[in-house]
Amino acid sequence: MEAALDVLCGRWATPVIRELLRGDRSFSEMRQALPRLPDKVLADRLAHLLQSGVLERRREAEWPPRSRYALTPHGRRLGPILDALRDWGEGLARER
Amino acid sequence: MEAALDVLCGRWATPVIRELLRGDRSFSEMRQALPRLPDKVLADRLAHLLQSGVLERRREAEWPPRSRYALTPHGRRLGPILDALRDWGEGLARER
DNA sequence: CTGTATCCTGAACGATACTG
DNA sequence: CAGTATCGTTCAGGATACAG
Repeated sequence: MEAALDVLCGRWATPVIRELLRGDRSFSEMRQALPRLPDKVLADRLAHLLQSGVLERRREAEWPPRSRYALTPHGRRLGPILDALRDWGEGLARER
Repeated sequence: MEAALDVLCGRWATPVIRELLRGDRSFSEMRQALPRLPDKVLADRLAHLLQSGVLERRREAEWPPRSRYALTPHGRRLGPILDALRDWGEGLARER
């Protein structure tokens, strides 16, 4: 439980994960998808999720350098859980 | 989604909710169940969950005064979601 | 018994500038 | 392109004491 909350509770964690659920992304593609998210915070969040085993990075040996971020199998299993949380939250908001 | 994370991401939110999933509790019963949780933080957390519509308080007109905390129907619907989060987190921990 | 009143601290968040 | 360096602010979490 701690581990799960540690992954999900960062300010930008779920937007980042939801974006990657749609497919692999490079750093700048993430930037474009989440324009309000500052570089440093994006880097922090990616590093944290990398270390948590939710996603992985592939550095490509080209110029200019590129990285690709992708969810691990475990990360992908968050999809249905995030959906359930979204639905639950909407129900909560509707009821009040 | 915001609403759901706002409920779950407080430091002691899930222990409190899990305890109430087992049944109604008074303030001091919560204290006994979660001895490491300081009074003020418990009060803060209960107030926050009350305001979020996850649980409700019934003050009883006796002496000494008693309060009973219980999950709302919506709060109870968190049960399966918390289970899913726990399972996911355990899978994550096991894999590393 | 059920909480409030104070006060403190660490860490997350974010803005800005800079580098390999 | 893909980040790091630095710095300032804010605020939840927590310790302690007290009150209705």
